Amino acid sequence: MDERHIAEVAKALASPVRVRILRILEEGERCGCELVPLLGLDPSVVSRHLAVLSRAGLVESRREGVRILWRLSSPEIPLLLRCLENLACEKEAV
Amino acid sequence: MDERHIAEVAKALASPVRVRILRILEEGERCGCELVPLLGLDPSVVSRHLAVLSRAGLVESRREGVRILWRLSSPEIPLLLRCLENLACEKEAV
DNA sequence: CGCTTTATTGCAATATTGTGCAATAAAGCA
DNA sequence: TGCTTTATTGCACAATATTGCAATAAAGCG
Repeated sequence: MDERHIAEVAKALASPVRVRILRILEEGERCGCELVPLLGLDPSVVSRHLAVLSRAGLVESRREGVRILWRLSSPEIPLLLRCLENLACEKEAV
Repeated sequence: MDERHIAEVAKALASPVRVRILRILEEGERCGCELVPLLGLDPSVVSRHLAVLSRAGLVESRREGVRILWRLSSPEIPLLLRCLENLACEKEAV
């Protein structure tokens, strides 16, 4: 498997904002307009972060009226987050 | 746990070169001068990538004479790589 | 010491990323 | 249709990352 594809996925996780988004979506579907106040960022910025996550295949969306609801695209994503958290923890411990 | 720390670790994985390095180190300890021809990059570049991985807590080193041997710093790292590979795969499949 | 090998750092050029404002689009409702 | 809400895109600016060359450092050997 190509390292570039793997790095693509990792790159999507390489931003505190996007990690935060994934963690919020672990709790369930959210629309962009709910994320905006939680993240304290301009709607355009949130939209772009979601686009990055979507291009990496980590989130999916569906429209509901004027809103677009976002969700994790795979049950493996929480696993990946736990993995990263563990390693970040080990590092902290040092 | 702070999203910044998690993103730090992910950022270290967000480069094809560094993913490649981790995969090579999965097979066992290697010194920088072994990695250079495998990666086809300038020694200075390899050194900097190793420094990034080290700062993220993903690799550790020990000196042996004039060489510095690098190894994965945790058995969880292969797990993390498999996780990322799976997600990269799922995305490819789409 | 001088020489070789390996690794790191200073520097500059280039590329990529993150951000916010403004403009635009897409859906629903009166 | 016009208005509101939500989302996206164009643009510019600032910050970061990646790379390679050159210089320097660190270790061992004759």
